[in-house]
Amino acid sequence: MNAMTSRQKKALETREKLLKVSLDLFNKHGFEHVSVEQITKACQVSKGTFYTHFPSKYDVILEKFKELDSFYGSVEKNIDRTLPPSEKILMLYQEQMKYLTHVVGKDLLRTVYTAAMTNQVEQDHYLINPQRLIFQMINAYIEEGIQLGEFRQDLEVGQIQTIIQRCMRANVYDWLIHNEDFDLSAEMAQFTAVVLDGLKVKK
Amino acid sequence: MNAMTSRQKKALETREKLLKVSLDLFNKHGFEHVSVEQITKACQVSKGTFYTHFPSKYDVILEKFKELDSFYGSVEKNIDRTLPPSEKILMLYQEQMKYLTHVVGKDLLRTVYTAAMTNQVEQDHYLINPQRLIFQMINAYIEEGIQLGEFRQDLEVGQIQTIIQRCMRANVYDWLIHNEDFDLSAEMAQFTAVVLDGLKVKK
DNA sequence: TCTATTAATTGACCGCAGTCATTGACCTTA
DNA sequence: TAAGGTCAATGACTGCGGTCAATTAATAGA
Repeated sequence: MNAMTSRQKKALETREKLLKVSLDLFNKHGFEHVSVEQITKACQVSKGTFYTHFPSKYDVILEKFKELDSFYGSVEKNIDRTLPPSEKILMLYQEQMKYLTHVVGKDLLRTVYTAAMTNQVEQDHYLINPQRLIFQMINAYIEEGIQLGEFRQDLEVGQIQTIIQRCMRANVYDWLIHNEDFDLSAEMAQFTAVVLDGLKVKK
Repeated sequence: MNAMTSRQKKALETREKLLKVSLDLFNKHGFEHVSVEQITKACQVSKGTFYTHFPSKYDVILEKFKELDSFYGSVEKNIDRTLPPSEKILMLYQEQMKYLTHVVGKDLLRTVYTAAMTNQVEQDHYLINPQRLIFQMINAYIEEGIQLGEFRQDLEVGQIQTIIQRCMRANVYDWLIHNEDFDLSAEMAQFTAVVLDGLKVKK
C-alpha cells in the first residue's frame, strides 16, 4: 500500500531537499536573484534533476502558497459564530493578510500573481480555482448573510463571492505594486468595509 | 530651437521604426513570442541599438499604453455634464474598458500589469502615477459628488479615489487571469456599481 | 540469478534578454 | 578647416531558464 521502493524514497528526498533549499534561498536573496543552478549546486544535484521534480522555478513557490489553504481551516475555528457574516468575512481577510504579509511575503506573492497572468496554459490559475477552501468558506458566509437579511437578495451568491474575492486580489495587487507605506491589513479593512456596505441591504 | 541635427533626425527615425515594427510584431505574434533580435533584424539595425532607444523590451509597450491618457480627454467631452458624478465615473470606465479590450489588448496589457509588479526600481509604476490625467478626472468627479451630497463625507477625496481606481485594476487583473468568457466592460459595470453604492450617502 | 524494463539523473545545449568596450560618423569651436 | 568631443551604432559576450538524448541504477519478471 504505502510501501515505497528505495528508489522512490531517494527521489522524494531529493525533491524535498530541493524544495527546502529553494525556499530558503528565495527568502534570503529574493526569487529573482536565485538561479536554478545555485539551488541545484547547493543540493549537489544536476540542473536537470530540478526539472524532473518541478515544472519550473516558479512552481516551487506555488507549493508554498498552497499551504495558505490549510491555514484557513485553523482561522475559521477562532471566529465567533454569533458575529454577523460581514464581520466574519472581514476577520477572515484580516488573518489572511497577516499571513501573506508575514509568512508568504511580498517577493514570493509577486511571483504567484505574475504567474497567474503568464502561465495561462489550458486552465485557469490556482488563484481563482473554485476548489480552494477559501471559496467554500466565503460562500457559506454569504449564504448566511443573505438568509439573515444582511446582504442584498438581488445578487446571486456566486456574484457576491466574485466581487468579494476580486476586492481581496485588488488590495494584494496594489500592495505588490506600491513600494512602501502600504499596510495590507489596514488597506484591506477599509476597502472591504466599503464594498460590503454596497452589498448590504439598504436600511 | 526645434532644430535637429541630421544625426538626431536619423536617431529619431531609428527609434520610431523600432517602435512601429515592435508593436506590429507584438500584435502579430504576441509579446512573448517576439525576440529583440527579430525586431532589430526587421529594422536592419543591431541588437545594441534597440537598447540605446529603449531601456527594455517591455518599455516599448509602456509607450503605447501611455497613449491611453490622451484618449481620456476625448472621452470627457462626450459625457453629459448633468449626469450624477457616479454615473460619469461609470461611463468613463466603460469607455476605458472598451479601449483596453479592443485597442490595447490582453497581451500587451498583461505585460504592463506584470511589469508594474516587477520593475520596482526607485519609483512606483506609471500605473499608479498620480500625474496621470485619469486621476485628475476621477478626482474632479468625486469632489463634485461630495459637494452634491451624492458621496459620503466621512472619507477623503483621496481615499475614495484610491478605492475606485483599485476596483478598476481589480477588474482588469481578473480579466487578465481568466482565460475566456470574461466581458471586461460588463464585469466592470456590475462591480463598480456595487462599490459606488457603498460610497454613496445612505438614503 | 540473469535479463528486460523503468525511472531518476546528468550536463551539454538552446534561445533570449540585456551589457559594454569599441568604432566611426557627425558636430562644435577655435 | 582642423582638432577634439559626442553619441548612435555595433556585435561579441554573459547569465539564466528550460530541454533532452544519453547514462546509470534500481526493480520486476523469467
